[in-house]
Amino acid sequence: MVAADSGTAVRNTRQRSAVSALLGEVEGFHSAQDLHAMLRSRGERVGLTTVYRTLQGLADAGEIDVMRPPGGEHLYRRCSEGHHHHLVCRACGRTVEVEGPAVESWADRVANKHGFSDVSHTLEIFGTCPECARR
Amino acid sequence: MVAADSGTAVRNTRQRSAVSALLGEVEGFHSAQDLHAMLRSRGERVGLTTVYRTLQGLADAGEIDVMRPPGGEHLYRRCSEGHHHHLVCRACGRTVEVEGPAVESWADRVANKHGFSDVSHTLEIFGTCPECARR
DNA sequence: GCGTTTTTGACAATCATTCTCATTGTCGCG
DNA sequence: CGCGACAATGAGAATGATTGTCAAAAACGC
Repeated sequence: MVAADSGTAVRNTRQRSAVSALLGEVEGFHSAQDLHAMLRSRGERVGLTTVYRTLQGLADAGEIDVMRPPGGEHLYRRCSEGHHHHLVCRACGRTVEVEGPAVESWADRVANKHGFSDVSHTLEIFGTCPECARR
Repeated sequence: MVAADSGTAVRNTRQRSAVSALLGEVEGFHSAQDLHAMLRSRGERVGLTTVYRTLQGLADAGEIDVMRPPGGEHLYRRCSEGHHHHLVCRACGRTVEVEGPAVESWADRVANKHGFSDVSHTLEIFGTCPECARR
């Protein structure tokens, strides 16, 4: 687990490229099954298992973001350069991206104060959007 | 959903009391199955289904916190008066509770700016604790 | 007490994710 | 250029937490 990946050669395969490319084209978050369906509908022949594995690998490598909404499915998205969070409507699912530089540094500061290294964090804000609140 | 619960009488049962009492005694987060096992080992006769239902009800009522770690199991804890977040070690799972008043107000402010109401949020910080980093 | 209504709980069902393992595709090296 | 080692693939089974089902039991109002 902590082993420095000396010989861990990551091979370049058609499937891996397909997943990676797809993530580069789509907007927002999508579930693994979602992405798998998209690949199939565009003619790519990729197994669901492989999609899961590839996404896991990309997530471990820090190349994509993972969000775990209460709904149950994990959602993946290409990691944008700017780290930001989400404001999600509880009723309609509408998502607004928000940034909080202060939060970033606060999280790092707190983690370091406790001696933690290699820090990351997840932050989701839930609420009812204006449209849904009106009803 | 908005219906005034005119006749919705919540009944007081042995099982509900048991779960509630247990949550009042234990420290930290525990999974539903965990809590169920504790109840059984102390002689309480409660079904797993009922534990799940009760926890859901308590969570809906805002009386307990729910955390969804990457591991998969939902963890429940009696809601403390002060809202705070968690710093979790990726390797050993050690958890440190942290507070961030600034984050709370920032989240509310951002949500309100977008017209969202009834706001809540979740924030988890992940990292490697000093012990695990040493190895 | 009595009837009504909620609650319970054993078990089946669901469903995303992970595991298994034989097969296939890559890539380094001679 | 061809070989061999070994990672990667993928179909299906397995896992495992959570939710649904529904008949029987328990609570509560009167």
